[in-house]
Amino acid sequence: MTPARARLEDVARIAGVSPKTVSRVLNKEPNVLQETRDKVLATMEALHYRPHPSARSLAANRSFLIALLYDNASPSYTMEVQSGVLDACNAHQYSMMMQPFDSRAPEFVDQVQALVTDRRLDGLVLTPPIADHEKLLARLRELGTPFASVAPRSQSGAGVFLDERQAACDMVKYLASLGHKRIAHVIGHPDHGAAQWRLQGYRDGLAQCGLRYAAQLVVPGTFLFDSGVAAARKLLALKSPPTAVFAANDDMAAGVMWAASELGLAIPRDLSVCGFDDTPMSRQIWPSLTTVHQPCQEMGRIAASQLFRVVRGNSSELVHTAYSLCLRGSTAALVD
Amino acid sequence: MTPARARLEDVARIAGVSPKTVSRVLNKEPNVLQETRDKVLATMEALHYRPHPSARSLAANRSFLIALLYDNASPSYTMEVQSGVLDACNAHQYSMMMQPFDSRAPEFVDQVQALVTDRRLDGLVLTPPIADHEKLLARLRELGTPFASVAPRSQSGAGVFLDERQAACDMVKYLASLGHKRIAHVIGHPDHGAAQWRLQGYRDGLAQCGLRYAAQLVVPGTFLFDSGVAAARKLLALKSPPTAVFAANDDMAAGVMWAASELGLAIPRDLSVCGFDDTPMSRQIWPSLTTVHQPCQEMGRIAASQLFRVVRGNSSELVHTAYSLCLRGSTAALVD
DNA sequence: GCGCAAATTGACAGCGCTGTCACACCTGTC
DNA sequence: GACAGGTGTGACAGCGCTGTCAATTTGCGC
Repeated sequence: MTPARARLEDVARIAGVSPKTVSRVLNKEPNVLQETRDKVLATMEALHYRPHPSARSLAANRSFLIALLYDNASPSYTMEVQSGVLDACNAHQYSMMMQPFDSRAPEFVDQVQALVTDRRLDGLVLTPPIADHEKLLARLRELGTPFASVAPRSQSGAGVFLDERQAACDMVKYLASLGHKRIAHVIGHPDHGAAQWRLQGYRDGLAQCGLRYAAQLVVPGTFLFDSGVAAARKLLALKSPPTAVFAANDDMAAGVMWAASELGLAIPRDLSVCGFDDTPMSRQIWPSLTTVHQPCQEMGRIAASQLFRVVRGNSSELVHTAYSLCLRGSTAALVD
Repeated sequence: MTPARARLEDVARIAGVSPKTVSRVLNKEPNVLQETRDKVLATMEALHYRPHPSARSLAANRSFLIALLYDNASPSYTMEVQSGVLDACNAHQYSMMMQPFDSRAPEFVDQVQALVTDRRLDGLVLTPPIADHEKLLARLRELGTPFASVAPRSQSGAGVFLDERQAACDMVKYLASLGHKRIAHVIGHPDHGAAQWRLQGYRDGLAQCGLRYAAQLVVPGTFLFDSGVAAARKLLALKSPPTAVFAANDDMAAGVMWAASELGLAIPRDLSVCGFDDTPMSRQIWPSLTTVHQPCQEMGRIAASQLFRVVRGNSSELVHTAYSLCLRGSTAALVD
């Protein structure tokens, strides 16, 4: 039924070389005659040879396994990043584990360390807000565990970065170009670097358009829908309510729209709203949401690729990627 | 820096027993004196012993690895199921891989087989629509690969099941109880068993309320948002448009709402809309969506547990779980 | 043509665990 | 008291691969 799987030794015997040479070919090591290499490759192909992952790990003392760590409420974000990491893993003959964590739990750092040592992980891909967990980063450096970060606050290390500050600034400038002067901002969760960048970008945008920063137009949030609802209720109850709200992510923007609808306001006629992230939901609400698109899947792919460079001891870097504004129905020119 | 990890042999030496006995304790095998077992367990604890996964796999000829296969456009669904599977894996000392597939690709079955044999997987958790891919199921049975299914169409095998037909029926009865007589249905993707069940349940509900099935009120969809928009445009252009629309999932329901809003209809005043799945988005649109909740995470956990039973050769079953209706703002009593 | 370095290949010994089998010991039976 | 049948334990040989190191071949300068 199931044909016995070919082993490395079988390939060696049939190709007429030693097992070690087959191993060299398998691992793309140098110093193998091209002729020998081709012969071995052909034999592998003929036998449908596939190395045994466990045997490889045991002998080589590395697991060929990385983990993607997340503590993120947004399934679409996590899935997209995951999908990119998976792509990179498949391309590099690595496997990936997923592992959710509560990064505010006191045992968090120890839990990650246990995961790394128990599973003999070769490295980690960190996503926000884990990518900014200083205690974890310190521990990983101490243990010498390779890692790469997605959108870390610190502009160093291996990973991938997107200029969210500039994106937020662009968004505010767009709102200003529509004639809005009272532009509010709903801040994200303080543990996320993204919340800071987007707030900074908001301030940059105001400044560049000659608008004054007004403290009462800036309210805290948590990146969650409900916090957007709460923020909107506060903002819309002001004596001079904003004519546009820039929420630090889409979920909160949806919350703002929800609260506005509840109050009978029409969007975008009575209030322009925009978000950040371009989640699938942003196109599924009415009107569809103006937001900032990040190439999450590509970011996952890049972060994993950088991680593999670190693992192999090659030079790695923080790669920059590009955002784009998605101008949709939830924003419109100010009329009055 | 990194302390050398204790090996099984170290535990054996310190506990004063043979390595094989430690192995027996580790694998919870019978025929070990309780006293010996306790001593070994204590030593393991003291040394922080953790078995080396690769060594175990290699020697035992099993990988302690399962994969979760998906081809599902809904990130929140997949993430929830994944989270449950992960829970079960952690409880049973297994690891999990994720792997997305295009189940309509001609190479699909071979790709899965390659994954199983290359990675030496111990089993698979299948999600819709992969759980209903007959060719794949046949191949897996032929290869003797254990698997468990989430919401399979066929009411047999190992896995987890939820009575979606009854849920859909309940939803229609609820709409009827609000006074609606022209209740439309947007069907899901024909490859998904769920689409059939929900349609059947819709028909059951109509029948039980003494309402006639009207072919023009039942339009095809794909489970995607855009198909909901298209379906709604068709339905709302009818001479006698429906007063309520039951879409086979939330994304399409959002599409219906979107199209209705575009036409200037107010929901729920002019049109009641409901969906199925209780995605996060269903609470983030205005008005929030009446829908059916499935305990996806628990379903993932159950499916994985059943898979482990199959792997161990224990009896397995198709476990039933319960749904619940979430009555929210998108449905209301008919007024006229 | 010789010496030395680099290129190419192979022999061998594990990596850390488990399957198989053998052995010692115990219990109860007639 | 000899024997079958069970229980608890250990010796040993790998699982399929790679690291180390040694052996052999090749290339090149003078």
